[in-house]
Amino acid sequence: MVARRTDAGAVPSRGEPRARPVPPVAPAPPPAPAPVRDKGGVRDGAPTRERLLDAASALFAERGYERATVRDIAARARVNQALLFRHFGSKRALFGEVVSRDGTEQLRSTAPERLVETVLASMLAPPTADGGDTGSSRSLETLLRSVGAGDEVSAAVTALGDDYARALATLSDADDSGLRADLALAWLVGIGLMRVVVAKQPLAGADADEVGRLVVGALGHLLEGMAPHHGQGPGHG
Amino acid sequence: MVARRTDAGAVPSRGEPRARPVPPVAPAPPPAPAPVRDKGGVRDGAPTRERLLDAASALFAERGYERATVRDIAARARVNQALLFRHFGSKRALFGEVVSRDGTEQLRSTAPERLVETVLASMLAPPTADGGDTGSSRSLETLLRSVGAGDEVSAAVTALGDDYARALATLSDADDSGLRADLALAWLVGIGLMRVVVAKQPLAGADADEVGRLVVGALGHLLEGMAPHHGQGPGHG
DNA sequence: TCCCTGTGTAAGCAGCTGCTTACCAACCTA
DNA sequence: TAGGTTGGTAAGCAGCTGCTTACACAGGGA
Repeated sequence: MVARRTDAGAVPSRGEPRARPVPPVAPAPPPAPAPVRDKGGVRDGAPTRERLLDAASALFAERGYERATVRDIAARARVNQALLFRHFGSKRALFGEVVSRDGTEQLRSTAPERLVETVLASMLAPPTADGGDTGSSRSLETLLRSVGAGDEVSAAVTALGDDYARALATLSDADDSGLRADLALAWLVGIGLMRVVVAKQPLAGADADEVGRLVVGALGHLLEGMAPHHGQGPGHG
Repeated sequence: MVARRTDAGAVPSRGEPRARPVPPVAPAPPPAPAPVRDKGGVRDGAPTRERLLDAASALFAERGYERATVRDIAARARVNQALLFRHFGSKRALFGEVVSRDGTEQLRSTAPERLVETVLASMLAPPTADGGDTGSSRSLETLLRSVGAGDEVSAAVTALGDDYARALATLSDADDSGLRADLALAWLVGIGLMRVVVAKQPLAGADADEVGRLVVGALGHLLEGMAPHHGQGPGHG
């Protein structure tokens, strides 16, 4: 913990750039810190990088981009925060890697005609209370909590949204299938927002199956290629 | 070599303030403090309070709660920032007053059966490029950009959402009319988010009438009491 | 004249933010 | 043994944040 501005007696003036004291020599007492990493393991930074990605994924989903600080991410990963910048360069770059890693996972593993109910199910699922997380289901939550965080973040949101909308657009033969897909995606995003972020009742406490039935039913007229709702049971082969 | 951030770009900015804030007004008031209060009028702090509310309303809508700083709000109102705290106590209290002031205006002036298309129309309307704004459509934008800003802000979002959902719930006789209203509201919010905040294409550039037709058509199965879409023309009696 | 009250102002506090720097320790090769 | 590369660490820096404080000034009543 740093304790700067303790009581040095010299109060820096507000509008003037500080003269940058720059200590001539750094004593640097070697306290011999205990290396907490794997004993006997080979030298490898990959696990550290992986843990940073996992911690960032969880924290971005929980708090959004701005409220997830690099200090908290590093602490969650049990990694020195300077390593975060060595591995990823900046917080924004880390965010980009997280989004591109988790974001397309759900998309790649789900057929378009089941995308709506799959996304709904993962968003409506209980948040698993523990730190343990599925990872893929939280990509949308990450984006939800990060809206309005800045242009660069909005770009990542837009990119992922484009991927989802493209998949949904294949479900309609209409001339304006792109717009219809955007509207379907907007509904998913709105439901996630009201449920996860705002926790609006009765939506937040509603049964996931019932929500899925209502949404898929109403969307059936927008995206005629969508499969009917199947609840939690296995799909037909 | 790991990404060591050796790029000698012209961006020495530390921290991550904003994407180039660009002070909206004069960064340093000239030696002429210019007492802007009423010339010849009696001593009164009400106009100052009013200007603070207006500036806060505009900035909260443009940037959301967290990115709208008290310094920027005070500067926009051409008021010393200490007066902001004298009048409202805290930034959060100011946010609450702004939301309650122009939050329910649209709700009170619209019949429930036309609420969906009215909200859609105001959200899909061109943002008027200038600083000038209609006010009613701004409250939703404020809330959209402020999601994930904190529990206190979420409470304000929830309160306003409850009002809208209650109005929408009167449109259905179903047993789960509350849930159906929440889903309809979620769609409106999602569309606003994708259009105003994310600017997702083709939704952001779509014709308001076409969007209204698609949404009202699909929602007709959720809220059977909703009036059919009428475009920009006047409603039936 | 004096005090009291209320408006407006400049300066600053304490704490946070993303990011950098200087160093140490472990491994690999020569 | 010497040198280089790389993973890991502590201690900052500069700038921002919401908010506070001390003070100047203008009225109104006594």
